[in-house]
Amino acid sequence: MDNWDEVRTAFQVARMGTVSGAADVLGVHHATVIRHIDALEGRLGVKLFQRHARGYTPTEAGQDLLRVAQATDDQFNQLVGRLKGQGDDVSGELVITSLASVAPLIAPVLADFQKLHPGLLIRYLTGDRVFRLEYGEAHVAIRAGRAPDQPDNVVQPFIEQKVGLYASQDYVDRHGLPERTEEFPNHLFVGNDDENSRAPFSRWLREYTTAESIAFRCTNNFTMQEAVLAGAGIGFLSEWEATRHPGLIKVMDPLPEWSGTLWLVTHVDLHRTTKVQAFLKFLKKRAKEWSF
Amino acid sequence: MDNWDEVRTAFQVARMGTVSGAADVLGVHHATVIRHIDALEGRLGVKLFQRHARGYTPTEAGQDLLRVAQATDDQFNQLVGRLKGQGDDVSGELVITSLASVAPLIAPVLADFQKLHPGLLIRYLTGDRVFRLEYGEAHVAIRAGRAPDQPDNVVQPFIEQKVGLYASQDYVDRHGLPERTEEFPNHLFVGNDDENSRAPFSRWLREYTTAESIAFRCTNNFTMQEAVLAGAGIGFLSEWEATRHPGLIKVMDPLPEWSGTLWLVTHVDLHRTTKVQAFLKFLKKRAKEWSF
DNA sequence: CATAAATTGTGAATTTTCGCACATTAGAGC
DNA sequence: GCTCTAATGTGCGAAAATTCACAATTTATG
Repeated sequence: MDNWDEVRTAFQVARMGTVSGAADVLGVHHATVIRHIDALEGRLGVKLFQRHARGYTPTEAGQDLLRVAQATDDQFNQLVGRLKGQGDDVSGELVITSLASVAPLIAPVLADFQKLHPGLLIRYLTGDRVFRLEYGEAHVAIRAGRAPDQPDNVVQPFIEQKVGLYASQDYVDRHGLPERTEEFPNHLFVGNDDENSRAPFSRWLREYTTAESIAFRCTNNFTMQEAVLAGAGIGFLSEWEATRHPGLIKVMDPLPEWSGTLWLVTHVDLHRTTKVQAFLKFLKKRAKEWSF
Repeated sequence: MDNWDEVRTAFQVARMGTVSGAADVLGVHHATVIRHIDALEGRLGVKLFQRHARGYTPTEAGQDLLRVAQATDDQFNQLVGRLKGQGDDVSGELVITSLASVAPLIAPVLADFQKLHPGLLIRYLTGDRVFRLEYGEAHVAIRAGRAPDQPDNVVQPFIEQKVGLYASQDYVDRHGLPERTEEFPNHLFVGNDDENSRAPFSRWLREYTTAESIAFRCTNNFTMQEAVLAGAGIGFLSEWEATRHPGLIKVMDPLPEWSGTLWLVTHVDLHRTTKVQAFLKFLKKRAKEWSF
């Protein structure tokens, strides 16, 4: 069946009983209808209609086609209804991706958003690889670093992620606190294992201390956090993360250059949908209530 | 949904994941595929695919369409299978129409043919109005009179319907038998109520006796038969009908001009089908075994 | 890192399809 | 029985869709 439009034409002819009637419904000339039917019958090798001066009467084959095409027509109409109305409600899947490190911040928001929309299935992807919006892998990405500038992406600033330098009580008991940056090489630091890390605080740290002093290196931000808590050294934690661990001691007053911006990124095609817009609005409202 | 071919194109794109792949499957140029997708999305106002350098990834809307179109594709393929294989087996409906008067002759044949093809549904239409082949009302018609010459009809001679003049024993007891046609006006006849009846024996009767002597007139051939059996008068019965009623007395030797030919008529479009051919072959074989 | 392969995207030429006009034919109504 | 209407059917010019050719871009690979 190589031409679905011809089936649609035959369907209307079977419904109407006349070529002219079908042509009116389809909005084409009756000659077109005749040609479609002739072509379809020729290709199938089966007579679909008996032609007579009062119109076209479907044969058994034509009646069979009528039934099938009727079902198809219904299906397509329902599909159009779903597709057109789709933008108007928040349901189906909502796929969010972010760095794993912001999960404690985002997860509660997602949970609350899901409670607001019972029909919604939340998929929160955090992984080593970057999930790509242009492949449709996620509706919304929360990205760090400088503003991404991919042409198909809609980027907007989310929050300033303020970062502070912390140490555990245990570490302070053993090594004390550095009072000036000049003392940094005599301390132990927890840092990123990636020499080329683009995180601003990582670069800052590489600048102000020796490589040897960064004695505990992780590929994973969660691990870094745990290392600091365990007293492995001085390390950077986001302010909001630090507030969850009262035992931590602030090593220095935060510097503005440590902080990086988190960005909300969506794909152009999905950005306008009600679902994505509803989530972005909800997320930003919640972010305003954050005090760090 | 005004263009089913575009749905089909979108379906293949969703299946293949690339425009090029879909174009190969569809046997068209990839530019055509792109334009179909663009047109469909434009008309629906919904993005069906996310475009990127590695191909097209269906959005949720695209996935929805994929499911629906997959079902449609399956349905259409099954339909094609049914339509193409339809000519090769005897199943579905077989609609026969004839004069009611030949029902005793035809019905047993139909019954046996049905026993031969368990999947077959026989519809035997006998009614006052003529069922018309060109409207697809019947596959095969058994017609009397001179050969019909409608252009779309395939006509072949079936049997000579020999007709004799009979009376019941009761009638003969009361009125005797006419020995020559000159005595006809003194007898009572059962005839057709239609003055213009084209049946040859009706015309013959009108010629050889007076209108008054045709005292019992019917519109229905069955009724005529019953009237003769009841002794209402002398009347025409087909030879095969008379053999079923041994009590009847033959008034005259049958004349050749009384008999008329029965014709088998089919519509051109249906004549070539296996089902019709099988029935015609079966019917003619059975007719050869008839001895009247 | 450079090259090759695969894919999307777009303007011009070509093929196909469609619409129009008219002929034809079979019913409907008086 | 005759006309009138409403269908189907067909040749031809116009319009639309398709193909072609080539550009642009991204990913895979040695």
